[in-house]
Amino acid sequence: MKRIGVIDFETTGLSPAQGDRATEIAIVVLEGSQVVDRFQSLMNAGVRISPFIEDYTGISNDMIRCAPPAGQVMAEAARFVQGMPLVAHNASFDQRFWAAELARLGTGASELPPFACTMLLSRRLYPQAGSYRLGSLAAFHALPPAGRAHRALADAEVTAALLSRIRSDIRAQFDVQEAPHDLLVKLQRSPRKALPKAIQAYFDALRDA
DNA sequence: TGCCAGGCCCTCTTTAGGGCCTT
Repeated sequence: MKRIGVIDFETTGLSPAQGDRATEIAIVVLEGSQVVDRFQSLMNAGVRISPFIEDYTGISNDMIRCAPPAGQVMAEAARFVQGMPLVAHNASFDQRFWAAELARLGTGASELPPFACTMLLSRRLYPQAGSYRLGSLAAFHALPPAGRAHRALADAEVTAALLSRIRSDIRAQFDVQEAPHDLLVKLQRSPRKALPKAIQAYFDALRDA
């Protein structure tokens, strides 16, 4: 069964283009709906964490001082997910930091795998949810707690549980056998009303291939 | 709890603006 990597970054801020850096990464590997592997590490990028972010994430400057260099951690993370499609909540954020941190290693953005996004998918599948924050969606679906919110592994675990729920609901709601990663990437760009047609087109193309 | 950005999405829109989501 195809493995999917669910990724979450903690960072010093919102924008790598403005100099923000990753402070922690976690990757939870799903095989079907089962978690089969995990990767987690703090990383030291040599930048100072603001008091607001220390409070928000619980990751302090003292913790980062003892952490391995960011380049070393990112190289290990890249090896860990090699060939796996990736998923994140509000994936455009994690995708930017993934690309920016790997670019510092000399790894080209052309190697960037397509990310599926549990926030975009949730907006389409759960119009009644109200809020699409990770914590709100976890409460909406009564997902099991995974530890302190805004730490990378806890958030990656919750995102993985949300992803499993999304794939299960797609299978049930649209009466299909599977909801593979490339279907998710297509659906997250489809208008909500066009989901049935997009799913039909996806499986028609698979059958005709 | 805020600011910084970027992308999505809705509407009192489309020659635009503002809220949401990520840290």
